[in-house]
Amino acid sequence: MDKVYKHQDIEKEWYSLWEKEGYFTPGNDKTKKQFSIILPPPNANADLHLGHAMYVIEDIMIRYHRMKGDATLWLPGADHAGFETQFVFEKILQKKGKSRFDFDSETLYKMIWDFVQANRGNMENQLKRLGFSLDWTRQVFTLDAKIIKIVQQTFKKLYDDGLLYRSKRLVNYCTRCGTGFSDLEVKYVERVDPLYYMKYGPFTIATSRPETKFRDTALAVNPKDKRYKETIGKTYEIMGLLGPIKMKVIPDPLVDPKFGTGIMKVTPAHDPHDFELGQKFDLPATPIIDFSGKMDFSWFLSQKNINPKYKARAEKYHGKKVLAVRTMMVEDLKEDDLLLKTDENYTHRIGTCYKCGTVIEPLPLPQWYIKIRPLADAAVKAILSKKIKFAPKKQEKTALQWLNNFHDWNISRQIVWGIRIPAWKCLKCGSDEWIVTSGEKPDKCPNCRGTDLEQDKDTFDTWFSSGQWPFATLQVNHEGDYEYFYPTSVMETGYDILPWWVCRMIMLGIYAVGEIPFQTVCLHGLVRDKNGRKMSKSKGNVINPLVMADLYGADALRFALIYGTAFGNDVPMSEDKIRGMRNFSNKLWNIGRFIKMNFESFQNEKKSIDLKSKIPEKNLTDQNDQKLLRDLDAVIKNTTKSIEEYRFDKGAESLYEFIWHNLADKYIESVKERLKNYDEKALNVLTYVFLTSLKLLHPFMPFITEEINKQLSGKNSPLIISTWPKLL
RNA sequence: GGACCCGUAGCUCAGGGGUAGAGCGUUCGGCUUACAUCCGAAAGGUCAGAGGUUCGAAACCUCUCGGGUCCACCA
Repeated sequence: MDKVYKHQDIEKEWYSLWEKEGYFTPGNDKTKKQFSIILPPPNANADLHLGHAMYVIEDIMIRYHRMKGDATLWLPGADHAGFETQFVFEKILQKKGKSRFDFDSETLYKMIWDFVQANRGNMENQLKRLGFSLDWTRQVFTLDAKIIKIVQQTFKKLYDDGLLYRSKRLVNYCTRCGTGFSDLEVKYVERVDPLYYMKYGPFTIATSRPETKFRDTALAVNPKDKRYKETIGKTYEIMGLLGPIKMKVIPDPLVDPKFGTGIMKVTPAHDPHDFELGQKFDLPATPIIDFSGKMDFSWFLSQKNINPKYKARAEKYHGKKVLAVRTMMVEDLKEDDLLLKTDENYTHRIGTCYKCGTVIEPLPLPQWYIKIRPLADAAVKAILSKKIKFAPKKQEKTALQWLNNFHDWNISRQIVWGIRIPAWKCLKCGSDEWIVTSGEKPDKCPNCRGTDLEQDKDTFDTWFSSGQWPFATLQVNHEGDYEYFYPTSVMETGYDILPWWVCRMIMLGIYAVGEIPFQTVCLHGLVRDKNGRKMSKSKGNVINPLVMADLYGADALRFALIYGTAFGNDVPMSEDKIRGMRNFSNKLWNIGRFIKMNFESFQNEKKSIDLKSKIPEKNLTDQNDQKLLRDLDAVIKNTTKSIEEYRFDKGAESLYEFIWHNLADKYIESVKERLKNYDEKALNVLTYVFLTSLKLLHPFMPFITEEINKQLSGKNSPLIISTWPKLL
């Protein structure tokens, strides 16, 4: 054996061998117990980051079950990551001085497709570099034709079942990104903004958004508020910046009498709560802000005989951005003596685009919504009945909290990079009816038989398609995969995408195929820097997993991610820690060298010794031998239990402690004299215990364990297909 | 306004009713032919605070303080 373990070459060689021999592909023996995990698909076009390296948890489970003899499948995939990828691509366009508006949607789609294809393969090679034993013969892409078909079929099923509706409700709209979002994509941030107290006819109202007042349609008060009791139902004339308007006072129990003056202006087109009030009281929801975030006063300016003062104002405001108009308005309010006071320190939470930070404008736009309650309720039932379990247990509560609070899900996105929504409208008869199919273009309009049909321009929310990933990936794969491997055994991912992805998979899995997608949800913590801060380029604290794998070995990186943090908690990571685990690799290597050295010296003395993992005799007399074997049993038990109970950190610690401090520091030191005297029993025990430890360690550190095992036991078959150790 | 998590050695974290643990760091001593990517030894903690349950609490319960995360239609 070389004096130094050369991880770079050895790791690559072993991966090729495993893959070439087909060890990642489960056999056809349907009598075996199945164990399956669908890999959370990384972005097809992006490099892996340290968070992806947490897939090591899945690899541990997969390798363990494979060694236990189960039919084990770990299915890889790549995600087109709709909005994320389009966002990245737009930045590239921006650098070239272009924007998405310079291209029609088909051209843009094609350009992004080419961009993604050009970057395909990086992510796959990186997953291989880290040793993940994925079955590459089954790899799937979220934009594969067969996947698209399944996603569209689910859409049709929802439509046919009456669980889908198109509604011109207020959508969370980012005027910079040019698309609507679901509630989850809105990031609320705390901000200090001025709260303006305005004279409003006989009342005073408080608002942080004076610019929407031009589309106020009513005033609302709490019906229990004695101050305003008499006003309910009455109409008042209110002097505004563009002249007088008439407004009715309506009751609304949600108005907080303690906020501001206890009276609220109602703007259905720009506030979700006001929108609902508008529905209830039949108020018009006409926007004054357009989809580019600019103020639109054309409705006012198109009137005849406008007072010149108001006309000048409207012209000044028209076409300007919201914030600019707000500033102008404040001045004009002062001029008209309508601004009573301003609270400059008003703290509130405001919705922003999670991607670009632009303030989200609630705007009326027709979108497809899923009636979520029936789906969510079924998911809740599956969890409460323990058909789906959670590790760590505490995440179950979080999942239930989410599922119980989900509102209807907007799945329309105004972006091109995604699966087109299979819904058409007839241009001939102009019917409001949508023609929904499972993908194919309809021949003609069922009403007028017209053939001039136009497809909805929107695409699906990425999470709508990835929410169907577990059954979709199996249905489009090898014959019989779905029947055999669905429901999958475990879904393992970061807890941060529990609501976005895991909950959606549960809902859509149960809905679309009538069966839960996985039996256990296993959620790991987020990888952070050594001070517990999030890793980000701007903070300069990013650790690149591939660089670490090259420097210290993929095994060291893998072990560092598992060791020392209770599973499910955030994982603080530092190069020091990875280096420490590289030292453990080195320790393993040297134990191997020590055994091999002794083996050779035994041979030189013509002592017969079977180096292979011969089980030591039962009646050992040496106390050190006895103790070591007892300890080994405990480690077998601990490691097995830790994997079964999703406490991988405990298994890692118990192996580390045993191999380094019991086997190497104590046992080897104590046995050196005996080995010098060619004590075969001693070498036998040492070898047996070490080789067994390597098997236990193999799921955690697959490369080095394979290499040492090969060096010590000659032509023995690889550890990846060896049998998981049992108690003596 | 709710919900959850965390506060244990200088740092990062395990532990979890019965003489306080690991990794890294620090100090001292060792190149003992497997390993200096190492070995041996040591220093270092009234386990955030208060009260309660108990023969016994760092652990269980309650509250307080401090830190973090998530949810909610506060205009």
